[in-house]
Amino acid sequence: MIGTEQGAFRALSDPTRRQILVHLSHSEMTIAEVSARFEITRGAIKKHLTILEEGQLISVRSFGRERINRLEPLGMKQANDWLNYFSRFWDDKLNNLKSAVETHEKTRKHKEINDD
Amino acid sequence: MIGTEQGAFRALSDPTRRQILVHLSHSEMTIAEVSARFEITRGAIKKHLTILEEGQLISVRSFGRERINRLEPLGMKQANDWLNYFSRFWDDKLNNLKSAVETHEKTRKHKEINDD
DNA sequence: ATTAAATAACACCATTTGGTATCATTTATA
DNA sequence: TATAAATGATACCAAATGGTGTTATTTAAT
Repeated sequence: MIGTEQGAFRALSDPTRRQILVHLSHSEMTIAEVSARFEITRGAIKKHLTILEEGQLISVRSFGRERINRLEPLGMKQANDWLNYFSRFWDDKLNNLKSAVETHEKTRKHKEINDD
Repeated sequence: MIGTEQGAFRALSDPTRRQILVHLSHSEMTIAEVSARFEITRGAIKKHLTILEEGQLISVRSFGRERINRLEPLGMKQANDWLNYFSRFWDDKLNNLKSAVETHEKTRKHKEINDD
């Protein structure tokens, strides 16, 4: 579980940034086009886009004086892969989770907790 | 895309909290057991556990003077579901993403960008 | 009944975060 | 060329964050 997902999770933690990603899932946009969709200043949007780029959730390319922001799969995938490690906890909940609980009960009763 | 995932993503943004989740995926633990696995103080761990609980990534139950922390599927699933909306951007990358880019190129050329 | 263990609840601190406003730079366009 | 547009960069601010240390409370054990 040594991961490179920190940048992605950090970027995903802000609701404005997640909204930006949804907008960019419809079409790539310049900074001005993104900030037209929000009430906050362009400066704030630019900071959000920088953080999204650092998390490799978007990529940016220059086109004249414009910077075109586009969804980048890598960061998305890193975050998704990390979460998928836990998928057994919500898939087949009644089966896997229940048996896990029973195992823990027994473990606790016998005071043999030792995993890291 | 109106979501309740904010608490989960907020909780997931800190690497210590993500590590705690990995530990809890092996076995449920008391606060003392969790903090034994980290260098920081128990007080700091308690704060992290509170944030994880708020994000519904763990649940806490009392057992005598102990508080037993257990992985909670709901928050996990909320974050996963949100990310899955974007899965087409990393699944079949060469096909879907490429055609999306081409669509956007045309849109840009014609200056008809209008989605929100 | 005392004492120790597990946790809760604070107050406090330094740093980060999300935002603003302002000014500079680069690139199109009249 | 002069001007407008798009962005970059910086300084600044209030609030949130991640951490500490200390004290109080509840529960278990001698």
